Amino acid sequence: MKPYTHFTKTLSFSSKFQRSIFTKSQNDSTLPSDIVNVTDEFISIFTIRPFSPNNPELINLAPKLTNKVVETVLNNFKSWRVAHAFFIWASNQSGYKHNIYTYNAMASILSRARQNAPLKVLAQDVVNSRCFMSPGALGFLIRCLGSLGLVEEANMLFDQVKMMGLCVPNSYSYNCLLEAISKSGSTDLVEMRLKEMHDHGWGYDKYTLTPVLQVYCNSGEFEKALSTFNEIYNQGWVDEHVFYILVMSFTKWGEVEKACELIERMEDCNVRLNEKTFCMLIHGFVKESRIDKALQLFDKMKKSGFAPDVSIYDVMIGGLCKTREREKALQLYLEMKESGKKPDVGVLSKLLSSCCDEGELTHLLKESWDEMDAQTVTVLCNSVMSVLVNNGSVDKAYNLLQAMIRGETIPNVGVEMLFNFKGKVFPNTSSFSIVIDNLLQDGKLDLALSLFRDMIQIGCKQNVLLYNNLIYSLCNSNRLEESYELLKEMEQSGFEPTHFTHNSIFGCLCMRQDVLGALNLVRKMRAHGHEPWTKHSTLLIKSLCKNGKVVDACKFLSDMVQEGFLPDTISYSAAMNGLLNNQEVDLALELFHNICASGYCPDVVAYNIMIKGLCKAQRIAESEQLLNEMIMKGLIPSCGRPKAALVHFRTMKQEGMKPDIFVYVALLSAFLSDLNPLLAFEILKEMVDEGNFPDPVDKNYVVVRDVISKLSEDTQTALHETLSVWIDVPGFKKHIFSVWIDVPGLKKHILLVSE
DNA sequence: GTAGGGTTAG
Repeated sequence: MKPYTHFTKTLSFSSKFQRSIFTKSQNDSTLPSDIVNVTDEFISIFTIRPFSPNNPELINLAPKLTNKVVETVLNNFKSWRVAHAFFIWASNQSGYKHNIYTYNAMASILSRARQNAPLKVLAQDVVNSRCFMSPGALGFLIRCLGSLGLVEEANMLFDQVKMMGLCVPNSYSYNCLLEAISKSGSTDLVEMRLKEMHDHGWGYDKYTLTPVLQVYCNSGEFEKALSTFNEIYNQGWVDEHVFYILVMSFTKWGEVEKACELIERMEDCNVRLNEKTFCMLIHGFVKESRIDKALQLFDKMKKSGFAPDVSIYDVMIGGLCKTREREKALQLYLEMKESGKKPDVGVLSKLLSSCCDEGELTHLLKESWDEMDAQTVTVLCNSVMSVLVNNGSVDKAYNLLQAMIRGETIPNVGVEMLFNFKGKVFPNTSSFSIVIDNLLQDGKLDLALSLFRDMIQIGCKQNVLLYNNLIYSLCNSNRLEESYELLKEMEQSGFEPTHFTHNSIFGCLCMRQDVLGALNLVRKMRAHGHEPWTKHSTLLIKSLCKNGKVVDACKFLSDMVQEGFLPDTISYSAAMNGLLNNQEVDLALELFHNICASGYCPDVVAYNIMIKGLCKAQRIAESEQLLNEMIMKGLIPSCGRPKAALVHFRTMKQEGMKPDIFVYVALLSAFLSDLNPLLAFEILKEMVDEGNFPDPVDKNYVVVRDVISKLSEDTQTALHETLSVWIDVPGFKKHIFSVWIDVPGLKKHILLVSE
């Protein structure tokens, strides 16, 4: 293949695309010897520095410039800068004019070097110099532009050369253009060019429809993507790349089932999955917690002759550790080692973090002890501390950290071998975070604070999260002054407080009913663009009202409006309720009407509050009027219809949404008070199965705990044990609850165990 | 890596 003709050859697209435009020309052994001499001289002059246009040798050589010489010389430079300098120099020589092959040679070099600016200029030069080109050469240049994302330039070039009669684009040129546009995600433009192509009488082929599929996938136009795929499929044009595009999109959209169906279809038409597709799918499935599917694919991948690399092992092992399938994770770990792949620190720390006991920890550490550097040991120490902390041994983790700080050995942790490592193991920020965060959760605030001070001592970098967590805990302990000090220190150290930092303090001020302090902070928050959380404002209003300070509560609400933070219906409801409880019925009504006039739509709860208050004040007529108003507005008296809620809940899950703990707890309590323990149990089981369980500090924890004990006492859910399912709920440390349930056809026994 | 707030019995 001659270097100056290879552009006209039809290039194959898709996976071969990168290779084909970036492949360097063949060597010049096929060129006549005089040309070889000239090119060699140019190359040596331009690579010898400093380059000077006045170089007499160069001036002598200039008349020998031809397009063939320039193209060959360009493809022999190692640096795009030198190539560009030569290209520009050549452009300025009298008697010489670039042709499309020299332009394209330069374009290819610039595109490979990702040099957008000079490539843009080059594309414009091609047009300005009225350079003729074949449809293939146009396609080549378009693809260079497309690979740098210069879609607008590609479109402009295409139209200009067509209009000026420099080229009559054919279907290949159109395919190149479609490929370039598809990267931008502009479906409109793709559809427009497709129509244009059709109007010119050009037919479609695989390389036309592949970018069309790509653009629909990129822009999430599911239906259109599918119909394009079907067209490709029906024409028998499906290849690995087409499947790759669609499978990747399904995976990205979380449609793992559809991706699986597609794989089966793919196998039916004898198209193999390529390595890239395998890797991507495995990542996608693990991300969606579909370890079963990921494992299947992993096996298939190996059977297809692809050797998984460390990153695939890493993601598989990580996924298995997450779903607590330690046996399988360890199996893969061994397989990995046997196949000669060295488990890296990522794999090791995932395995370590999922260890259940310290014996296992030590075993794993011993196995992988050789050739570890200091940083690796620190990361592993951190994993060990995570295990200790998750097992409830914060004290041991604390001791380990202290030993790291002092460079000592501590025999009682069971991981003393860590300290037989070549000397000191330095703790990093994450070492401190693991221990400090857990001390805070355990209420050991002062110990956490002293560790935080140690961090400064040994010069370990602090971070926003640590500051936030400490400030949050101080605020929760009503240690407001210290939290202000920490905030000051945080700002002085160059850390920008987040809305969480400010809201922690705002919460504390609200808890203290410090209205002035709260308003002052709100002003500061406004300057930072931080929104105060309504739960705090509402709490303040409630407590003020409870103490008879209804006027202050209303003043606070209007001050918040002044500061630009409009309270929501919930805060207003709290205030109305407070006014009513303090016999300020008229003020409550006034507030109610005011907020309606300001465009708020009071909800059922707000109406309930007012209706109840008016009834209590013997103002029955007004109360009935409000009730009618409420029904007129279509508001149904309250959300005791858990079965209707369950329908929404099911839809929600089908749509792929993950209900959070509040939704579960709402359903649980509703079914229980609706005397439907069977459904309550079903929801409980689902909740636990999905790893959703409230933290002991969460107020939902108490609700769930009560639900469980009620279920265990209920006669409908009495003991009929045929099948035992053990669910170990993390955080369920101090209580033992047993639940037995007899669901027709599904007999289960759940035992929530303590540690 | 931070929403979860307001009513309702006795």
